Amino acid sequence: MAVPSGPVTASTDAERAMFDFVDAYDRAYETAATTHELSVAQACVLGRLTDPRGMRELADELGCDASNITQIIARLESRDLVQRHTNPNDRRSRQIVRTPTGDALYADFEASFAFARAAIANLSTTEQDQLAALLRKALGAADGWPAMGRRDA
Amino acid sequence: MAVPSGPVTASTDAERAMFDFVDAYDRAYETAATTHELSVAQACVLGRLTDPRGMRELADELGCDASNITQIIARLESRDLVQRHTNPNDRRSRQIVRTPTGDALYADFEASFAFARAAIANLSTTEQDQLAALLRKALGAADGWPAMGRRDA
DNA sequence: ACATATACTTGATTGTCTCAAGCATTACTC
DNA sequence: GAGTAATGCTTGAGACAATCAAGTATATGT
Repeated sequence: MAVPSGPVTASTDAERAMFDFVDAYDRAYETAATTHELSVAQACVLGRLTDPRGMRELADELGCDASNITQIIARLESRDLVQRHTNPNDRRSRQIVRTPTGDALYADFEASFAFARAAIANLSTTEQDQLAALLRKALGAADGWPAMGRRDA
Repeated sequence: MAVPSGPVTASTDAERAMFDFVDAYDRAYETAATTHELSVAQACVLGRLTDPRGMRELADELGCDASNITQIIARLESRDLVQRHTNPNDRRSRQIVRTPTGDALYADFEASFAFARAAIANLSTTEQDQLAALLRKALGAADGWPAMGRRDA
């Protein structure tokens, strides 16, 4: 299962299309991660480290407990994909930095995660704009529903 | 984290919109599940049991090992959301059936998973059709990429 | 009947995630 | 400035998800 799936009984065609799309996206993401011997969670964290970040920051962005991040970073660190430096400004906190190895692995990962690019490639530029606009409009409608807003914006 | 997130560095606006949408969808799904004291995996399985199904069938649809399903069904069964009957036609296999309790809980779950409905509600019917068409067109483009097709179609 | 395949279970192991407690450091307050 | 919070992170324990290897029971095929 690995990847969350939406309701099987979709009332409208648009709902069905949304579910299919999300499902395909999630599966593709997981496949790309697994291919690089990363779990989804690890790929997720690694992807956010384009610049150094604290543990707290990561936990907030991903909406999970800090101790969860501790574990994930520990595993990434043991593979030398990431390093933990004490923040000189606040010695309680660590700055997590992606190593060159980590940079390279993540670049590979992103390159292999062709889903979004492939999806876009089959749309004209006009259609791409339309899709983006429709998705945003649909999303905007949802504001106010529980856990709907991006916690990592 | 709980919910997979896409790449943070999206090259195009449309990619960004896709990611935001998928992310919001996944988070909403997880929230709805948690609200009903279901894990994402459990909600996922429960949702497929509109009619009886075998374990193997579920495992194939969800793309995971059969032993994984065994565990998940066991947990659902212990809460009386599901029952396992031996299939009279093939006594190796079990038919998993949702109990009335399971039906009720899943109905509640779906009602609380307002994301797709809310998203749609903010689009005109024309826009809904456009969105569905664009999503399908984008998806079609992706066929042939690894793990891109729905394994549970 | 015998061998093979299928459906599921069990046990072991890894990873995710949460909670409760704890340590170190920083910020607040008197 | 000393004492008390609050913050950032870690540790330990426990639940669940997921996979693999091995085992049992039933079906299928020769």
